[in-house]
Amino acid sequence: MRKRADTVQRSGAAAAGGTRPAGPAASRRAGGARIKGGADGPPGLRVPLSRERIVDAALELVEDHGLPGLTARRLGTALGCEAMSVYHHFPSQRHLHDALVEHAIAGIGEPPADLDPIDRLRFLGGEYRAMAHRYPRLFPLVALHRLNMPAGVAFIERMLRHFHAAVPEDRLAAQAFRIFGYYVLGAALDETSGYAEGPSAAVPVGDDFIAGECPLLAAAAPFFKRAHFDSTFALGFEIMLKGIAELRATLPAIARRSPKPVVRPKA
Amino acid sequence: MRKRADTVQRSGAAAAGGTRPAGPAASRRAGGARIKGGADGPPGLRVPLSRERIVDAALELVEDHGLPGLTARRLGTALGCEAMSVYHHFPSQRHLHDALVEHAIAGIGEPPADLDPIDRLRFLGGEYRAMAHRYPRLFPLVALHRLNMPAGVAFIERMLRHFHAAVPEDRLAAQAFRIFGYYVLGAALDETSGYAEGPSAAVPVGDDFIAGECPLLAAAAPFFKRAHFDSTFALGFEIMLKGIAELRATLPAIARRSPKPVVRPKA
DNA sequence: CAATATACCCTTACAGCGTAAGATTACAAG
DNA sequence: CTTGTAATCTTACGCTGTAAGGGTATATTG
Repeated sequence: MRKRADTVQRSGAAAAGGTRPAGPAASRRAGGARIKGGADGPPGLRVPLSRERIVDAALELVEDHGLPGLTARRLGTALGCEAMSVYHHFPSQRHLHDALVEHAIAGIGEPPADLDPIDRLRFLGGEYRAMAHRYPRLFPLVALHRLNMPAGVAFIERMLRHFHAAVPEDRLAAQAFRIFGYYVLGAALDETSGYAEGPSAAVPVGDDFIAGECPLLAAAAPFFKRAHFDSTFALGFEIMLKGIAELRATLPAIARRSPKPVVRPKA
Repeated sequence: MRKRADTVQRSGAAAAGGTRPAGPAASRRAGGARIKGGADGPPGLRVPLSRERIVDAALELVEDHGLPGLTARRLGTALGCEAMSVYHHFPSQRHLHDALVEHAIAGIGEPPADLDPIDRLRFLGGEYRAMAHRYPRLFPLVALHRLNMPAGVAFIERMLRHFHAAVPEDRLAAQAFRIFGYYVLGAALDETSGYAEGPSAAVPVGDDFIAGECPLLAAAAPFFKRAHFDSTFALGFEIMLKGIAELRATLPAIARRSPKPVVRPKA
């Protein structure tokens, strides 16, 4: 929109040094239409870009090189195209990030309908945590992203349905959702980016120092490792679920059936 | 066009209406004689850099412009020095980040000694959460940072002492610490960077869409706002604390006194 | 006092980032 | 064929962190 201070067009080179009849571009393009029709590659090799292909490549990049490793130029290389070509499908990196978040939460399955409400929450917590472990490097982005794109609000709505089943009152259902989310989010983040995996300090202390100076930490450290992730998560998760189940008991009987005088479509 | 936007002058004074000495070229040459003895600023005005001064400025920058707003050049401007001067005190941005994390956790106070163990944990959770709200934009860095610098392991050791008091057995104490951390971390992150505050989608859905298509979310949304942060946090926090308190009961009586045959210094 | 040593600060330069602007190509339709 | 549109590529700008090296201020010497 705004013209940058009179951009130097190629006119600079064209007018002054006219020795660019076709320029390096053309010469390189003698490879012609590049990959596809040229002699330097089998015809038909060029697969057209698509949002799906870009998202797949981006996910792979993130898991291989971390979130900062997802750059436009690297993405282009991975896709066999130029960096800017991606921008035709995702107008900015943020749009791409949104798509990645969407892809991640799309993998969170629906619990079997015959489970009782608390068991459904247990299932969903497991699904969310599994998603975090499926995309460990991407997960911080998912976790800190506002879910206010269409797929995001749909996801929240879906979750709230299950929480309403467990705690049929607007306020408590909302709070139970939040509380549940706090725990699962914190656990998944810590497991993927926290004490065992996250970005390290510039000058970390040595294990010998810990062994010598931090007896409690030395004793606890084994239980912070991967092998104990499941049991630790479950221990706290059951505490959470039990607490949420007990919230229902605090409701007056009438609220346990119909949260409010207002009628709302069930789904 | 050789020199673009051009080096910031000694902006500390320049902001207040400096006697712009000359162009950058002159500044390199004659002005290079520079600040202190030069005619372009009152002598003795230059406050020497220090780690503390840099950390303070960095914290302010982060809270004002977010984590990505903490750049070497901006930091230099804020400090009235050149970007690279900071590198003499912090050899890389990561070292600076470590210092910021240290600063944040240093503000987490010790609970009164006369509280019983569970009350001490409640106090500490509140302290941690208060820290997150004191540095909301910095907090994601704190939360995802491995605490493996000296001050970090000291902090963990300190926490573990209190968890050992509440659940006197190595494994359960470690797990209680983890579980407690999951919840507090998730809550603090969500409150500072989550649904209400975090980075938004590129094309967020409108409130009208939510009102129309997501009845449960529309009903829950008010309870996701700031005004309910405290009560929601407390609701889940008490569930957590109660669960941790009950962990102690699962211990055999002997473990409740001495966790292991090994003797360990108490503090 | 002068000379040197050290700590501190500045300048320049570079590779890489997201992306704005425009040129170029591929392909479908008339 | 020409023409229009969608996709891709090229170039360039302003930003980033930081490596390398030059300059100055101050403390410590002789």
